Amino acid sequence: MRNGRKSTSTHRRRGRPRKFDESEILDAITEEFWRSGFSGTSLDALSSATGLARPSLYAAFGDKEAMYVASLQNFLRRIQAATESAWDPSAPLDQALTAIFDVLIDLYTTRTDAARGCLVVCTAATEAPTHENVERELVRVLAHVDASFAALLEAARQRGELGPDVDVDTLAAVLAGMTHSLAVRARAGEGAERLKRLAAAAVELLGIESGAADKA
Amino acid sequence: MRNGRKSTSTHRRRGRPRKFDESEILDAITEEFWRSGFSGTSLDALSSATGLARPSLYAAFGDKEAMYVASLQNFLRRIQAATESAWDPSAPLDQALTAIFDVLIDLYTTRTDAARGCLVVCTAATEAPTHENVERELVRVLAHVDASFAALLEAARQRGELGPDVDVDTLAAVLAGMTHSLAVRARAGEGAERLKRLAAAAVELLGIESGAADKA
DNA sequence: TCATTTATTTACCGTTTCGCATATAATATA
DNA sequence: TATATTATATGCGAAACGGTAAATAAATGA
Repeated sequence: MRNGRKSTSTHRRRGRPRKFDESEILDAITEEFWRSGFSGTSLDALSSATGLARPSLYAAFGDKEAMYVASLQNFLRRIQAATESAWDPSAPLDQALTAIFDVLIDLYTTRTDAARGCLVVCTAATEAPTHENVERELVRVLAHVDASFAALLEAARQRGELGPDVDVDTLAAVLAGMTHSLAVRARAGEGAERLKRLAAAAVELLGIESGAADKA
Repeated sequence: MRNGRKSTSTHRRRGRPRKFDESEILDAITEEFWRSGFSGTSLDALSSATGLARPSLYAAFGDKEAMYVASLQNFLRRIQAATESAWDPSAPLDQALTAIFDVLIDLYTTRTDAARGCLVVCTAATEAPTHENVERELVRVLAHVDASFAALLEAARQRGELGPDVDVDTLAAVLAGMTHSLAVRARAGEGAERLKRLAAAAVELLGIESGAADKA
């Protein structure tokens, strides 16, 4: 990420111009890592997937680990973009949750080639014990997901959709856990329909209902 | 696994005797894969972890993929052994579940060196899209865990600890999902205390209580 | 004692790995 | 046009990779 230059357009950059779009290339890299994981993906594979020679990849992103970390961040951005509308703190809680899970499940099960599940949960977890930078990113993403659910719950609680005694952070962690499980199941080949039924059932079992709070 | 000979003891085997215990070696191999995953573990690493030269490993287990699949099966056996007593279909449901989660969490967070989380959830998922045999094993283990929880729930339902209208398979899948999440979180470094609190809270949130059923 | 069987050790094979050095191409600026 | 700057293309190299062949060692059975 030694390349902070926005394409400020007005004047072109100095030397020979790139003939690729960095974010497109990053998407292609992400796709490869998503299917094969970090250790299972070679630079040659990335090279042929992107159509760029290894030195170009190197110049743009740094070494393999940096490419992988960039992919993790890219993946998180994609998830955020995909769930942006679903993630509506003013919507009824159960509907918001179902919408979020539906979007995630679609992302986890719609395959470009064979990529399934979640890049972070299903491939970064593997490398965490042996790659500090990956572990750091994994921790960050998990915390972010926990916090996002917690924010959604807190908004609902303040509207009275959850009892005031509900432990928002814990419930959020359980819901986030649901996404971990969905990711793993998707990668094991379980279908979108089944996963959506499962997610909806979990929301109901956790006592989250359209109306007001009902748990003691 | 070309080696079906039980050490039938009475008469020793024909040629030069092995100087290693196959199950000890398999444990050491499992440990390596647990930390570094399938692609991240080299045969040299396995060789030095076991003290055996590569040809000996080959003769005993087959190729790298066979070693890994054997490790997955070995890991499942270890989990079954560790949870055997906790997995008591006659115990009160909430106690049984908490006991099971506690054992799993200890297994996920107690580190020999740096292995954390679950070998199956955290490393087999990575390879599933690219290795048929791993995918098959992953699917099998996930289904087995689902079925185990379902059996426990069914026993409780028949004792009246769950309402007759409870969808046992779905609730089982949600509980199994909790183990997936615990595995991922453990690998991200979350501590045993926090995970145990989380698991206990999930059991309670799912409406599983000591007495009788309380869900409509 | 000697052949047979099985295990271990050593050494090697061809391939793939990551990373980079060098040469060439395309642009902006002076 | 000449120079500086940046990107691409080619190809190298040292190490690591998975896997195996051949030689050696240790046991059993005849």
